[in-house]
Amino acid sequence: MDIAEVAKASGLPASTLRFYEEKGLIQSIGRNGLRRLFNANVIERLALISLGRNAGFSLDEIGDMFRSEGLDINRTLLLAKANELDSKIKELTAMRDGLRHAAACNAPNHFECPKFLRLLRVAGKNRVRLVNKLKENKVKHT
Amino acid sequence: MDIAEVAKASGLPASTLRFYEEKGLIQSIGRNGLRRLFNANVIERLALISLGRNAGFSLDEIGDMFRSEGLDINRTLLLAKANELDSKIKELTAMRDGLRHAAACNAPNHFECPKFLRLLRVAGKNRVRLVNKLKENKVKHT
DNA sequence: GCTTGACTTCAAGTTGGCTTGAGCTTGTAT
DNA sequence: ATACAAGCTCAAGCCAACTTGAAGTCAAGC
Repeated sequence: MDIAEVAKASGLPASTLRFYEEKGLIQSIGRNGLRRLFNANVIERLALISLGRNAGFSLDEIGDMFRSEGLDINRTLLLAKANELDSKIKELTAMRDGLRHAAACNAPNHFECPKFLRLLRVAGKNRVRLVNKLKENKVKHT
Repeated sequence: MDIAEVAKASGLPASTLRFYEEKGLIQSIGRNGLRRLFNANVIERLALISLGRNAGFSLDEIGDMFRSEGLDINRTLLLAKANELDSKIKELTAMRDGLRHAAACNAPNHFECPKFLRLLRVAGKNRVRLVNKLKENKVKHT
């Protein structure tokens, strides 16, 4: 496939595809003159990248996951990411409940509604744990 | 409180507090000479901002929520945000399950594991809906 | 065999959310 | 009265993830 076909099939602009290739997230299988040629399986990979981005992973993190496929480090990395997502899910759930309550509540302002504050405090607790984890990871990696 | 106290209590650097003030997310209650003075309730507000940021809201979105407090538009806005979070939660849950399965799975590569692909496809479907929503919102607002 | 339009590279620009630096002001302690 | 740590402003810088623009290349159709 040439870049235009991949762009159409994936919904991503050609510029993004070149950028991802440069970053090592996808590979072209060769060239026709100057023009890149891609294998059809790049579409699936791009879908995975979009999914990962949407779940809040950086391009570098996604690259790490791909690069360590099949390795043992991969399992560890994947589980760590899954746990991170668990914290995030709890936090978003508390936030969602907080917003729904705030919309329904008739306290004059949300800061004065104990239920709202309690819901958000739950989110806050998870947040702190998550932040600490991230910091630990940063320290480990540097 | 002066800015250093707020910084310490909130965990945010003074530069961020000035930046938030400039953006209208917080207000100082006056000055002592050049120095900003804050009301203690700014701490709660900053916690709310951090929470919102962590839940994926932009500073502008958070500002909108504050600015429309008590108004009817606020209820609508809050519920819309809560619904957005619902989509995001579903997506993250599918992603988490996908990652956990991938870590446990012994298919030679994840693209060949039907369970993994099915899990991610669920995430993908939610994503599409979310993206469309966001696009709609953008069109509406401009 | 020539045009043309889709591709190429490389550098620079964009956005959001801050941070940093230089140079100036001032409340507080000595 | 003076020193100075802590504030202040304003402009510029930084990072991620792209996008845009200019200028060049070339495969394919006529």
